[in-house]
Amino acid sequence: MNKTIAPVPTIRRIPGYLHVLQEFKKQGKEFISATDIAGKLDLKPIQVRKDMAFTGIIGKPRVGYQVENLMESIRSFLDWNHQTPAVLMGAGALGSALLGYKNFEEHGIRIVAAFDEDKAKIGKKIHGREVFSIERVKDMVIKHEVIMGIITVPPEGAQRAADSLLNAGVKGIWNFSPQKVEVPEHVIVQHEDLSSSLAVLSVRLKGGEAEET
Amino acid sequence: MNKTIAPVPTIRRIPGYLHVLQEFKKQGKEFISATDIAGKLDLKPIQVRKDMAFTGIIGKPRVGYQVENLMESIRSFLDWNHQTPAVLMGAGALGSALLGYKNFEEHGIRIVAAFDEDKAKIGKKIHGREVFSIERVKDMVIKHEVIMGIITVPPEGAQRAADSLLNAGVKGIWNFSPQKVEVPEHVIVQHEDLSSSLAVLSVRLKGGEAEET
DNA sequence: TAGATTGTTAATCGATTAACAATC
DNA sequence: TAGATTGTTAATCGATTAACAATC
Repeated sequence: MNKTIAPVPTIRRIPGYLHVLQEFKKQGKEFISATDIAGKLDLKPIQVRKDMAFTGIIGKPRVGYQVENLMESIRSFLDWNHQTPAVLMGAGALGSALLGYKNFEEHGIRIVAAFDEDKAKIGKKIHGREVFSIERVKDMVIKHEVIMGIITVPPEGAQRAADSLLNAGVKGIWNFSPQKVEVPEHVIVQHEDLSSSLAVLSVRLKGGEAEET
Repeated sequence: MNKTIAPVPTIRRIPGYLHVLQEFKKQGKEFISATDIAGKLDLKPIQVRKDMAFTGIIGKPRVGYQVENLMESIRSFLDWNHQTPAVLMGAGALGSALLGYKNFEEHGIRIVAAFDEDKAKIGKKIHGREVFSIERVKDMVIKHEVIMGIITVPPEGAQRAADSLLNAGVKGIWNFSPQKVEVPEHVIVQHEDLSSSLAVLSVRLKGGEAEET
């Protein structure tokens, strides 16, 4: 039963489970227990079982979960069983890095095009994807039925990039710029916040030690 | 009083406060209330006040916090009031992007050198930092009293990069590769996990809507 | 002084963990 | 069958939120 919406911490752990499952699958394992998974990821088995329940998977007592089956449940839970078309705003260093990131296809997205304000970049191809002028955003978004936009422009341009995406009708934005962006209520923004994460590392380093995450 | 260690969610919110304070400072504001900050970041004032308490700041009832003073408290809490020397492993697209990220100095780190296995890259300069051969890691870490290593190599090389850093005596690792790395107990690893964050976005998009973070 | 905002103590909420019956 | 592992219900833990006295 996955009537209830999964807690965010659960959602954040789930890609890790998928990764572990891929390894087990390579090893030819057919079944896997929550204990096996927990061991690999330094978690408690009970937490893994609880998380799994949210994906809708049903395990076999004494045996565990069927690997293929569980991967399928997870992919469907994350909506990663098909590739959501995405566009990328800002073909700078970070943007190029993301364009070159092979594994996005396994993570349910496909970047179909990149856009940049810099005329010098327009028309070039980066890892097989063409860089277009900003004016083309709307037309490309419509043509490829793009749902998601990724922002990798410098902070000053973040809101402008977001506005282009919104105007084109994108439903979700993955924002890698340190600048927060304003969007209408129905649009979902995920802010990739490096400074939060660096803060945790800094405090743990300062404190001699501290906790995970 | 900040006897107790701050919860991780608190630590993660704190850089956002610093960012808002910088804006207020630019506007010449001398005092700021928890309500002002909360408004900017879509948080509850009570949460801001609770978080602030962990930084050790003392506010004035009816007036709020002194902006300069609060920034100082936050920087000291995060250990961002001086620049921790860091090295970067992997001068690829992502590594170059980080080398070009101007704001690290405000985030308490200074990347002093980059390293790469690719001979073609060695000796080049990226955003003013030289790329060295991997053999030089230990010697440079010692010379610059480096505490932190940043991993931006492809997943296959992540453990190798970590091992070089560990061998050189680094205390903390900021790992941008999707591959987890094994380290001795006393070393702190912060895993920058794009897939977790993409998972949250995917689920929220799928579900029509969902919650923050 | 009156009123706004802090800091603290208590209440609530939600996630994690534990206990255990069901089951292959 | 006996034993291991699931799924569920209950207990615990920790973070968020509320209430309110202190105070400038």
